[in-house]
Amino acid sequence: MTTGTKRASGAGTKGVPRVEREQEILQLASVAFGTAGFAATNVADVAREAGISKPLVYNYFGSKEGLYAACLDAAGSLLADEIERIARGDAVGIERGLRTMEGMFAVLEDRRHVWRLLHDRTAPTTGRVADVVAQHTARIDKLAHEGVHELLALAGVTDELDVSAMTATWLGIVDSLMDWWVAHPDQGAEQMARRVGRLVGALLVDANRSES
Amino acid sequence: MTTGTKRASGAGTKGVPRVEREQEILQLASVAFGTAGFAATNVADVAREAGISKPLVYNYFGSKEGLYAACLDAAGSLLADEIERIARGDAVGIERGLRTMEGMFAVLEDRRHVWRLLHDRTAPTTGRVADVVAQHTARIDKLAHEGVHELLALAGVTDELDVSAMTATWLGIVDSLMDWWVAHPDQGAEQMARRVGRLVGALLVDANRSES
DNA sequence: ATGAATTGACTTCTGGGTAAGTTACCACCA
DNA sequence: TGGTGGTAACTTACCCAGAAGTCAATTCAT
Repeated sequence: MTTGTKRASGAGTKGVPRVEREQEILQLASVAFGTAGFAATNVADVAREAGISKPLVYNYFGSKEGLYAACLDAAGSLLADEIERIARGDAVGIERGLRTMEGMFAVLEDRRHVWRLLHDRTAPTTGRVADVVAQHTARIDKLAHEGVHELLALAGVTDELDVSAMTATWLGIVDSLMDWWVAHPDQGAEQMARRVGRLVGALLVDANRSES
Repeated sequence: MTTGTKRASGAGTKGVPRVEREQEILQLASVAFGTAGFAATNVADVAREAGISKPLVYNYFGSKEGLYAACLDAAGSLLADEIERIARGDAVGIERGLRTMEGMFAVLEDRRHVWRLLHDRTAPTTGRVADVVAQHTARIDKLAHEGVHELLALAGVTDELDVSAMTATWLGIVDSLMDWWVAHPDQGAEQMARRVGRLVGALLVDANRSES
């Protein structure tokens, strides 16, 4: 590489390399998309927040969908990788669920909004965005389905519709806990993990009580 | 009231009384809002589906928000009334949860989409719509909170944040089951109630297994 | 005929996307 | 060292589609 003054060609407002700037835009866009949703997010606003002009965003990402797809790609890999990592462990049933939640809390500690990206109802359902969403949710749903299947099988439930409904419910639980977490920024990841453990424990106490 | 030929003044395309026509619009609008969301729903489309013109919709409901508020009012009352009715029963803990789900399934059997109306992130967060949403979710959340508080208290958990998180989770569970139900139109209300019962049972079996 | 009900045709505004110009950096040459 | 053209980065100013909302004109029951 050229010595001293890096090879920054062109006329950046600063000598900030493009990749770094793209990274910053993605960060800001993820927050915007994750909180307001795809439809309600304004590209011009994101650009202004990033301190650049709208056309530059288009120059980098091609379109609003392209920007969203880029955010999704980062978020999806992050999440799916972590869930896969945990799935490789030996926990089963409820234990596996708790471990997974723990992992999610740890990974998303300071990126809580990204969970929403994968479940945005206002995102386009066709085209590149849909493909990227499908790709990542497929990975995640597969693992969720696998875990739930295992859990239910241990209890003798094997009906595929039951597994399907339970998987949806599990994902909904994760969803709502993430929402709650977003609404309670002062709560840390370990705090959340302990809280969830406590709540599951309470459920079981109650269940056994009402069984007697 | 006027005798014989009802008091239908003006020039309806048919002799359909206004109230009835309003009802039909609300029905269609609820489906549209509930499936596509507030932002993605187009007033002109709703009007076309109802076989009338857009200005007439505005004449009836004043604005898109007015139309949405009217849908919400019907949906909110329906749901909150039913949940309150069940809360007046003597079921507690998990049992109360199951009873509530049963009631929801029964009430929403052929209006499954309305549950989404109350949880639409694309709806305006200020003005009349926000007020109506707040009013109904306040009723529902209060009952959910009450039920969860009771359930957790039986297990010795009294931390307010725990109750808050668990309430959010409970509402998320209902949410995801409703979504699953929407995606499986062939499943009846009783079928769903039995399914949920089965799944809760399976969870308990697994929990006791892993405890030993 | 009269007036309420209803509509076709309009205005307005928001927001995605683009064309054309401007700036800053670099390579090359005298 | 300083001018000169080339090029990539960046911005200003614009276009345009779609959807909310409005109004004068029209239809219809009485």
